[in-house]
Amino acid sequence: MMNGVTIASKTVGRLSLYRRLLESSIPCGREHVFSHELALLACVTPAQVRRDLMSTGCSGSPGKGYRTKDLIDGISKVLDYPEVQRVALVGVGNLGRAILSYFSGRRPNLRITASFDTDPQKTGRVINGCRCHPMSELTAVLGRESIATAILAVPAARAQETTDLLVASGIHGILNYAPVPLRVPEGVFLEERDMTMSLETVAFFARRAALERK
Amino acid sequence: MMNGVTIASKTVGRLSLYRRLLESSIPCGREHVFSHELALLACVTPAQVRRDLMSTGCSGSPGKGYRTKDLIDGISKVLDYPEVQRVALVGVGNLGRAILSYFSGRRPNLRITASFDTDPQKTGRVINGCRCHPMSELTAVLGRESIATAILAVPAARAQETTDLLVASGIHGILNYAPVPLRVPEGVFLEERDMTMSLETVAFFARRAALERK
DNA sequence: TGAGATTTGTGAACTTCGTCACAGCAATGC
DNA sequence: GCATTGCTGTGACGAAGTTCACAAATCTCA
Ligand SMILES: NC(=O)c1ccc[n+]([C@@H]2O[C@H](COP(=O)([O-])OP(=O)(O)OC[C@H]3O[C@@H](n4cnc5c(N)ncnc54)[C@H](O)[C@@H]3O)[C@@H](O)[C@H]2O)c1
Ligand SMILES: NC(=O)c1ccc[n+]([C@@H]2O[C@H](COP(=O)([O-])OP(=O)(O)OC[C@H]3O[C@@H](n4cnc5c(N)ncnc54)[C@H](O)[C@@H]3O)[C@@H](O)[C@H]2O)c1
Repeated sequence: MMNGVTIASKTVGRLSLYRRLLESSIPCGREHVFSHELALLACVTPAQVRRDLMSTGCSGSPGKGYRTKDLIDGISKVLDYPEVQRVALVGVGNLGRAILSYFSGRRPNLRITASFDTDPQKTGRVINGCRCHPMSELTAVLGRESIATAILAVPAARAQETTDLLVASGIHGILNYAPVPLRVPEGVFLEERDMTMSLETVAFFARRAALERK
Repeated sequence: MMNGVTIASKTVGRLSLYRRLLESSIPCGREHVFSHELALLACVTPAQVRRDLMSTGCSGSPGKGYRTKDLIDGISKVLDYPEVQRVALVGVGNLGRAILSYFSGRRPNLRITASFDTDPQKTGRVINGCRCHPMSELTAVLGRESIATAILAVPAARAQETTDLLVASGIHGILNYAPVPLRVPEGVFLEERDMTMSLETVAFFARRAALERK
C-alpha cells in the first residue's frame, strides 16, 4: 500500500460521513466532540467511531473529547488529495443528470468536471453545469484532466464495453449504477450500486418484518 | 424468524441478481446452468453461487448443473410475495423521478404504486406513470394499498421526520437515498445508499491505485 | 491535592461473510 | 457393469468488520 497504512473501505466511507456531520451538525461554537456524540449522529457505536478515527492519527483527550477542527483536518488529510480531484460521469440520462445536479458545487475538493454521452443531442453542451463530451474524446479528456475516478450511468447493455474503455483510458475507480456486475482488472476499485438488488432486498425484509408483527 | 430459515441480506441481493441473469443472459433454450456459468455472469465465485442457492432449496445435479427453470422458480418462491408487493416513493425530485422512470414496468411483482411530495406543483398529478399524493394522504394510502416498503428521496433536512412518519404509518423497510443516517426502531429494515460516501470511497481508492501504479 | 467521574485507545473476542477443499454422486465412455 | 470425469453440497477454515471491556488518561470539584 502506498501510504504504509491499509485502511478498510467501510472506514473510508464512514470518515466521509463523520466529516460531513462535523461540518454541518455540530452546534456551532462547540470546540470539542465526544465519540458518543458523533456515534449518535452517524448511527453507529462509540467504539466504531473511535476505531475509525484511529486511522486518521487524530487523538482525543479523555474527559474532553476530540477537537472538532483536528478531526475535520485529520479526516481531510486522509480523504483529500492536495489538488482538486476530478471525476467523470459517463451516461447523462435521467440518473446521470440527477447526479450532476446533486454533486454540483458540493465538495470543492471532489468535482465532476467532465461528462460523456453518445447522444448527439447532449454532446457539445453544458448540462447541469458540466460539459458533455462525445465518447470519442473520452481518452483525451481523462488524460488531460488527470481523471482517475468515474461514475457509470449508461444502459446495462453498454456498461461492460464502456468500463473497458474507461479502464484503458486510465481510470482506477468506478462507481457503477448500471444493474450489471462489471468485470475489471486487478488494481481498479469498483463499487456496485445496483438499485434493483437494493430494492428487492429491502422489500424482502420489509415483508418479513411485517409478517412477524402479526 | 418468520419462515424458520434465516437468510443473509447479501444473499437476498445476489439471489435477485441471479434471477435477473437467468432470465436475461442465459442463452435461450439452455435448459441447465452450471454454478460456474452463473458465477461468471455475476462476478462471484462458483462456491458463492452454490452457497447462495442452498437457501432456495434448489438442487442441481453433478455433471448437468441446475435446471434453469427450477432456479428461477426457486428464487422467486423466496423473493416474491404471492400477491403483488407495492412500494412507495417519497420525494419526487430529480432523483425520485429518475427512479420512477427506471422502475416503471420492470418487475411485475414489485411495483412503485404511489409517490408522495410536499410540492403542490407535483401533487395530484401522475408523474412518470405514478400518482403523486400530498403528504397528508400518506398514512391512508399506505394503509389502503398495504405498502410496507418505501424509497426515500427527500432533502436531507427532512429525511428523519419523513422516516418517523413512514414508520408510524406501518412501513417496515426503507431504502434511503438522502445523505443522512436514519434512526429507525427495531423491526424496520433500513438500507442506506449515501452517494457521497460511495463517491468519496471510490475516489480514495482510485487515487491510491493510480499512485501505486507509478 | 486527591477522590471520583468520564472518556479515550486498543487487545481480544465475536460475528458475519466468503472461500477452500473434498466426499459423494450423476453422467458418460468403454 | 465398471472406471472416469467433473460438478454439487457442505464442513472447516480464513478474512473482514464490529463490539467488548478495561487500563490509562484527563477533567471536575471539594
Ligand atoms: N434512473 C434510475 O434511477 C436508475 C436506477 C437504477 C439503475 N439505473 C441504471 O442507470 C443507467 C442509466 O439510467 P437512466 O435512467 O439514466 O437511463 P437513460 O436511458 O435515461 O440514460 C442513459 C444515457 O446513456 C447514454 N448512452 C447510451 N449508450 C451509451 C454509451 N455506449 N456510452 C455513453 N453513453 C451512452 C444515453 O444517450 C443516455 O443519455 C442504466 O443502466 C440504468 O439501468 C438507473
Ligand atoms: N439527485 C441525486 O442524484 C442525488 C444523489 C445523492 C443523494 N441525493 C439525495 O436524494 C434526495 C433527493 O435529491 P434530489 O436531487 O431529487 O432533490 P430535489 O430537491 O430535486 O427533490 C427533493 C423533492 O422532495 C420534495 N420534498 C421536500 N420536502 C419534503 C417532505 N418533507 N416530504 C416529502 N417530500 C418533500 C421536494 O418537493 C422535491 O420534489 C436528497 O436528500 C439528496 O441529497 C440525490
